[in-house]
Amino acid sequence: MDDKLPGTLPGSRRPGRGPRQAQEIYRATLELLGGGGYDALTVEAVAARSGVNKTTIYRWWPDKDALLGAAIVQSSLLRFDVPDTGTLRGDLSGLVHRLVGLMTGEATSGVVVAALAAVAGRPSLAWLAREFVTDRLAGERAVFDRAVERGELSGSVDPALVLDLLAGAVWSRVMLRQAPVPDDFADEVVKVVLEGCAVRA
Amino acid sequence: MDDKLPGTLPGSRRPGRGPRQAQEIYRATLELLGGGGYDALTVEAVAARSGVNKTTIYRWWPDKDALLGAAIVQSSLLRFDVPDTGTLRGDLSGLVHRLVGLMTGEATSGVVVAALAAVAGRPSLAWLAREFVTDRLAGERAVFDRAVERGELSGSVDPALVLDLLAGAVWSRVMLRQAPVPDDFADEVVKVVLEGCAVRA
Amino acid sequence: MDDKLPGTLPGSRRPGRGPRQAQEIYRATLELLGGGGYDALTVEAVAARSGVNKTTIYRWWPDKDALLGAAIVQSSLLRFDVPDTGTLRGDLSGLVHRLVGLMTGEATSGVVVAALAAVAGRPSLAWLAREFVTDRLAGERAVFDRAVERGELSGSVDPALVLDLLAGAVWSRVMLRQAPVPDDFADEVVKVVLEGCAVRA
Amino acid sequence: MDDKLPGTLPGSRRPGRGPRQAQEIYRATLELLGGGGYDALTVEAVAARSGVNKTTIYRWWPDKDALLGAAIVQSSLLRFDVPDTGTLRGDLSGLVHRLVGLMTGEATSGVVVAALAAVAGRPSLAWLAREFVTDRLAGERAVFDRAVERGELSGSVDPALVLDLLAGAVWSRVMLRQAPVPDDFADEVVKVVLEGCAVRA
DNA sequence: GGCTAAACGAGACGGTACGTCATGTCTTCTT
DNA sequence: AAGAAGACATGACGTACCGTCTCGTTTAGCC
Repeated sequence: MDDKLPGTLPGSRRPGRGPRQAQEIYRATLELLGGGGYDALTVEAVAARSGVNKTTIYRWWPDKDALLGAAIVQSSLLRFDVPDTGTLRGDLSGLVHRLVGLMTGEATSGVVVAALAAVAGRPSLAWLAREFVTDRLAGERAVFDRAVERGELSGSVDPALVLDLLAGAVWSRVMLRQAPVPDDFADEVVKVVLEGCAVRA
Repeated sequence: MDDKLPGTLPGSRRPGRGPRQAQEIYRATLELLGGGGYDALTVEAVAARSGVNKTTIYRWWPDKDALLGAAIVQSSLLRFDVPDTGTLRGDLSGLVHRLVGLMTGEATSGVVVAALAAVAGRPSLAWLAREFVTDRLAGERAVFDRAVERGELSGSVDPALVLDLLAGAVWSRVMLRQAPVPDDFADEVVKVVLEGCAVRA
Repeated sequence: MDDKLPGTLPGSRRPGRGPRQAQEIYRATLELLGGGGYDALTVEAVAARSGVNKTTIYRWWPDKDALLGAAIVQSSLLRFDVPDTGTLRGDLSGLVHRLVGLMTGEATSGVVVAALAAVAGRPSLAWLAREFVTDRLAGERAVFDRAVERGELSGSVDPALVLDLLAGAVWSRVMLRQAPVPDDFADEVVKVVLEGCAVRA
Repeated sequence: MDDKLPGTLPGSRRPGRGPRQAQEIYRATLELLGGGGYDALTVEAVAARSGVNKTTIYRWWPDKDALLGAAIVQSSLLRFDVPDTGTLRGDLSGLVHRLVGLMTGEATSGVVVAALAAVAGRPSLAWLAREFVTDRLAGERAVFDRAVERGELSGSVDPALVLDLLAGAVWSRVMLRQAPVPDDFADEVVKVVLEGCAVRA
């Protein structure tokens, strides 16, 4: 997915927007975000760590939030495939598992948690949240369509509601309550939601 | 609940900790937080707006986050009664309604959303989230106990899981996706979760 | 005097040194200098105003001062003919008049004052001052020679001293003290100096 | 003359305006100005050299020129006594000598020349030039009054004109032409000007 | 009613980061 | 191959807050 980013292609030259060292800058940005949260993410530190001058960063992104947004979008951290396990329960369980993994995994939790927090509180980053979740929703819709075809689910169930419940539960547990997440958390959550939906049908 | 706070009691004098103008400071803190988010919350602005010297603030709270934490704790914004409608569904629906109201109401959304975002991303405020939700959980436990007594719910259901699902769904809808919240959102969400739980019983 | 400058000759191509748009660049340089003093004279503004790329400027002049020096040298602003009125007093009075005119005239004062100030303080432009005044001195020497021939002046008088007195008086009045220059200033100054010299003879 | 400056009085506390380390700051300012001219005078360098934080400087002076102005005013460099030798010629000769000394002396020329150049070109410092010369003029007026009393000078001679001639000649020689100043320069200049004035009487 | 100690106002200070601007160099891309 | 375009490192600008510190000055509670 990074194929078109500046500085990555040996043959082509700067096909997109961004400084030559864009990759270094993104990396530094996410490292700092992960390391100390939004407050530790300073443009000067990004510049120092990425070996680029501060003005170069300001040349390409109007402010810190724009840089953060670009770094998150470009990163593959917040993107993941839609699973297709053959059952809705399996698909959703996989989704929840991945969410939990992102938010608690050693390598990812720093960035992901900080990014979510930053995005939630900052109007200038709100588009990011919307975009990411809209993406997710679109991708996940296929899962629900398949489930309806299979007869696992009534067509009247709103996929958005289901995803709000599942993703929100992970957020509440991990970020809000900072409680441990048991191994069967994903299965439990999915079971409750799906059976709640099924009964309605 | 404010009975012990400085400056509020007519008869007694400063029985607790805090500056004389604590109320003014808290008010200013939350106004600024609500007005422009965490970034607009500066100690200097709090001092100016509350008519207190900056030094006084630092005398009582070690840093900005401590002040914010105290302001949130002291405020009644994030506290609400546990409803007792006679049915679990009614109780939980009321809870979700209040959450939605807090996060979308004109007077409260600014502060509440900003506070949640700030708390989520800042380790120095993490205790706040834990404490508040723990409080909630404790209060809400009575609701679940009554429901089990009434036979509405199996005793094996984990109240924390239910609350994660409900609160998380509101958060996802309002803060993450920033999508509109339909009038029947609370009922829908509670229905799915409760029926999902009931089936298990 | 501009005949040999690049970009001015229709037939020939770049007969001298300098970019094709040299005239535009010089014009922009002096406009900016006159408009806002040395501080407002930036290479970027010159480039923008003259429609040339910054790089082009740096290709031809090593730095800002070199550009300024070239612009001043090329300009006819600081060059003026040696008057020949038939009397030394008339010649010198004409000279002082012109100096005053340059330093106070609406069209010229901006550039001239800024140029003099810049030159005075900057070693990299010192050659300019020396050159211009040396030029003047050489040109003016004829005036003094004629005066000696006419018996108006003792041969022992140092023309340089006379010019220091006259030019310096204008500078002190206009640039240093920023005092108004009365109409008879030139005559007064010349009278004092010449009579002071005559007495010595 | 520094008695009232901040940080200098042992007993009293901050009687005037200015930071505690004002003296250090002024010193650093003039050192930098003398060392590398106006361009080398940066607020950051002043801060570093004076051991003060940059913000402290900006707290007290709105910009670089204000600092420079204050440093020059405070310094005793540009102040000197009015001589009283008993004769006008002696007094003026002493004045010219001191001017030459200031502009060429090893310890002072850097600062004085740079200050004069900076002042001449910068409207924001123009008041300085006016003030200093006005001061001088006022002080020197006594010299002229005495000379008129002694019958050395006609009362109709304008002291300002005389000082313009004398000071201007020094400036022209030293700063503009950067020519060597012979030992008898002061005497020569004064002789010409005074005899030129005397003749008129 | 005066004394003492806590609390406060006032504000200078060192420090970090902000976002901007200009310098002069260097690397591309174009022609 | 030359020259225009413009990205770049560098460094200073002037601003905003941070959190610390030192002083005097209230203010309250107790003799």
